[in-house]
Amino acid sequence: MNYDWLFSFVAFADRLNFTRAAEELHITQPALHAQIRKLSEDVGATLYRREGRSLVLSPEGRRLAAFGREVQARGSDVLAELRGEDTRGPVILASGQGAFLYLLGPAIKRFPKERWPLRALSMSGPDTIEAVRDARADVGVAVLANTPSDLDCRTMRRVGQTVLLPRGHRLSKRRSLKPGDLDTESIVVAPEGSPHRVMLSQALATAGAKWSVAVEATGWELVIQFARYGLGVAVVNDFCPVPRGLVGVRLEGVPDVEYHVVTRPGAERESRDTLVRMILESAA
Amino acid sequence: MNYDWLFSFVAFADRLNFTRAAEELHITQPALHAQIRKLSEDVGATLYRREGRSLVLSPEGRRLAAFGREVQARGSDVLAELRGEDTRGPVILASGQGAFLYLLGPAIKRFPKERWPLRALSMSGPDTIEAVRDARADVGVAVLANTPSDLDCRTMRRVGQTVLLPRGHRLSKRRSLKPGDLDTESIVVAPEGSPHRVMLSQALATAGAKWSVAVEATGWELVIQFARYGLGVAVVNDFCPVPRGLVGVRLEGVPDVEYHVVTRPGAERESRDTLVRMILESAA
DNA sequence: TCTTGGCTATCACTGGACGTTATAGTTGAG
DNA sequence: CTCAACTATAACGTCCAGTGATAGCCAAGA
Repeated sequence: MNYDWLFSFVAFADRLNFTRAAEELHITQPALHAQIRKLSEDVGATLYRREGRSLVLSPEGRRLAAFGREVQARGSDVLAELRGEDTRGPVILASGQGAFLYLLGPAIKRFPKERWPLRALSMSGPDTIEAVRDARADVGVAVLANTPSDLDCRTMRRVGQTVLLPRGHRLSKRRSLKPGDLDTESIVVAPEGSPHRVMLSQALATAGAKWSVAVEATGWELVIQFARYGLGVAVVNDFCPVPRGLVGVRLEGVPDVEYHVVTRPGAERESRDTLVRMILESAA
Repeated sequence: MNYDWLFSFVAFADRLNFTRAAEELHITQPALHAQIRKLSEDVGATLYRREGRSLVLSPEGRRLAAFGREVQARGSDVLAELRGEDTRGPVILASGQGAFLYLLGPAIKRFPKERWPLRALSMSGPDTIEAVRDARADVGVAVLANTPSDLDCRTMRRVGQTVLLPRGHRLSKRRSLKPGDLDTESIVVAPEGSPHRVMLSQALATAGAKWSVAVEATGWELVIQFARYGLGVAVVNDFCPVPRGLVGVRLEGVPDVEYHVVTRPGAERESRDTLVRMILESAA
């Protein structure tokens, strides 16, 4: 296997666009195309296919790109070591916005970034898993419904749900709430299809509660902001700080969600493992 | 970094001889020499130096060669996977003769060799550690005096010492012996400088026992054979089966030796980890 | 001491692999 | 149907990796 071609393929896999990837590599598009065709012949597998006007990687292509990224990461570590530099290759941490804002702060602060530059990628939960699987990220933090068997998952923290209410709201004096208590409420929710929205609407339906969508918002911060504006009540993870002017009441009777730290087996590196350790410690 | 040059360097590092390595690679010696010079300039480190008429790797060279071997191993695994072959790259197990003969048999039998071809390297204890460190072996089994901090070591099994005596020997009816009991004996021993010899002569000296060398022999099998010939008594690890015609009596008052399984951190692979697991299970 | 064998290191030269430019093919939007 | 954006293929040129020849180095043995 020709590793120049492999690394070119990684650049292609990152963008799925020959023209752009070729620019990135400072070669022309036909040159890149030839490399990838030869790589494909070499490994004896088709690496991508057309889908309409865009290109998508085949499973083999994804696997190969992941391998290439891994080699690059290790290679830059080794190179830095050999050259006596004290900063190694970067560690890439992927996670949702919520975890970055409220869960990962302490670990990120403690992490020795002068030794291992930290690169943070904010994305959705499912994308986080994919990013780790494809070696686009070294560490992922996400809520897992079903734990993928090909990745290492360690539970980081369980979080419950909190209902954010205006100060004078009829429910604001309660010690805790059940889904049924939100009957007739207008609620600020995450977009249709997101895990949090699914969980919430299911719990409310089970309890027989009638409710309406106040606003759809993406990201905890926005949800909280809209609740502050008084557009409706909000149901958020209990790690979110309750903002001034609102009251937080625990919501019982909904399943706790579990944040997990996800890594690729076989991609052990000192930098990565240190980050994982710090994340788990900070959650304890 | 140019990975063609890196792999050429691995071939060179395996033999420390440009001419032979070049033959192996099917290129000429000047071509190989040029590759390695350029690689050295690229990484900014001298990779080897002359020592008399032979060449030795620098620490940087060793590190780089280890990295190259690791990439090759992972690469062949990935390639086999992509091509849908069901046998992956080989796993390399390094160990002393004794462990191979008496300790590793069950694990080696159980190991799925059709899936991961097993390559066994027989060498001395210290060489075993070096082989693992340089990624010339994936797994090493050896007696460790001081555990190296840069490798993962897991204790596999403690073994005591047994004295092998002819059937009619004055000590052959005893339940156990102490080093002092071997006073005046003629003993079949391992060569001067070997760990076992050092341990034994130290124990005997501490006990004030006078003894003489019957024969020096390399390897447990030979030691036992000479004891069967009646050339002297032998002190062997208690995992050695007592041969017909001899009696085995436990030797107390000498330190147990500990066999360890040694691996390289960061070189995790399914094949390797399976082998390690089987070795540890078979020792339990 | 000198010779010899085995190897490394360096040079000038050459062929082919890889990159370039040019262009045809493909796809979907307007 | 045309256009824009991109992929795929072809012909051509260039630079670099490999070759053969040879000088340099070292140690063993005559």
